[in-house]
Amino acid sequence: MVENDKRKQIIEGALDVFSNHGFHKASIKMIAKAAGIKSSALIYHYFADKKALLEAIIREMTPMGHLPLLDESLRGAVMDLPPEIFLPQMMKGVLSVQDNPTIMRLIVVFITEAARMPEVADTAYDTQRMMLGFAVHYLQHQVELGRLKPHNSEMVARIIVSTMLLNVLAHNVFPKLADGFGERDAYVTQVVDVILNGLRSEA
Amino acid sequence: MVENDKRKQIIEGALDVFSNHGFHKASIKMIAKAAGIKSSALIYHYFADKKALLEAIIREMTPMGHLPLLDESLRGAVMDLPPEIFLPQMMKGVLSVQDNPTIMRLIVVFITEAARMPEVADTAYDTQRMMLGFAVHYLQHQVELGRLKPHNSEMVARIIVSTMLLNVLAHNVFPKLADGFGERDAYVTQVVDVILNGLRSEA
DNA sequence: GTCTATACCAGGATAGAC
DNA sequence: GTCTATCCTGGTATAGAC
Repeated sequence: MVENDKRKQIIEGALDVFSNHGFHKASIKMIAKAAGIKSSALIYHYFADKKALLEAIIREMTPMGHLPLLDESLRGAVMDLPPEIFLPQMMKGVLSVQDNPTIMRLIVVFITEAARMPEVADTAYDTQRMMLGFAVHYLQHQVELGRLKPHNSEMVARIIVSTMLLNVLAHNVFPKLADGFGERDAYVTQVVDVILNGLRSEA
Repeated sequence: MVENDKRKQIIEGALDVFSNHGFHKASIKMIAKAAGIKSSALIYHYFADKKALLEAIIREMTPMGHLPLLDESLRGAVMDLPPEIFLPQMMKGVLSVQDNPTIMRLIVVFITEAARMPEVADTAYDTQRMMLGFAVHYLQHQVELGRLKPHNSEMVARIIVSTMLLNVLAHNVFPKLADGFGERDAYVTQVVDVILNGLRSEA
């Protein structure tokens, strides 16, 4: 340890307070308390001001080693898996961020501050592009393999991402909506089934 | 006019400021200016405090005559329409809220404040339930008619809602994401096509 | 590098005239 | 019902000792 312990405490406390109260309501004193430091002045030793603190959080906590399935080295290994195997796996992987409280706090901050702070929105944008890009790549490859029919993969990738986003949103922003989602595994399975097979009756 | 003109101005100004800056950053003085009144004290003549002003906005502007397709009287008329006609129509109807700046401001406020204010989340919840309930009802009826195969309609309704939500979110919270969506009509058509017919190649 | 103390100001809210 | 003027809290940020 000891690699700048107090600084790290401040960042963690700040993330906590920002996610619970929002950037503007979060006060420096609240953050000091949450960080477990005696002096709110210390925050100004490490960060220029409150905004800089938020930026540091975003810069230093976003690097998404978080999403293992999107890792470059794993791509090749999974591109050939059939969609009924791979898509649920990928979606579960993404939704498992919900088990990590730190990432969830970060996501709440992104969603609630992005509308007002372009820099925040931009960071989220990069992650989104990465997810979409990967999904598109996979879907097109499956078309080439003849497993899926030709389609607008950009669009389908968005559909998939949106189902995951709503799930996350339900669990963290509109908690009452979470009830209807049931088990994560069942949800994922059903979404994939609809997307692959459609709803039409076999007529 | 004259039915309490100043009060209405205050509500409209406040919605404007709340949506642009968020509840906590929005100051009473900003709101007074946006409302075009000389005295910020006047706000306290009509509303107990800043929170009460937000509550009034939500209470008085939410009543959703906004979503014409969800209107009770229209339900019967559309339940028998085939899904390839009705679903795009309904989705376009919902997405057309994006043409109404006032509603969009309201939605931005909902999304950005709901995580912190349960009352706000609850109001959004009611609207969501109404939309979901209607979609579920329709889908099940179509199963009875033999046009769709049996499926989990709660889940499918959520998929549909989530695609619309992402569209709205892209246009208002993460503007850079909006590019990829293209024309609203084309988007809706493609989403419905995937949901009805699936992606599997006819093998 | 961490603390105590404090300057300074902005914002919410009220008093009271008209 | 609308305004001017003002109070006061609490929040950001700094000075400076240790």
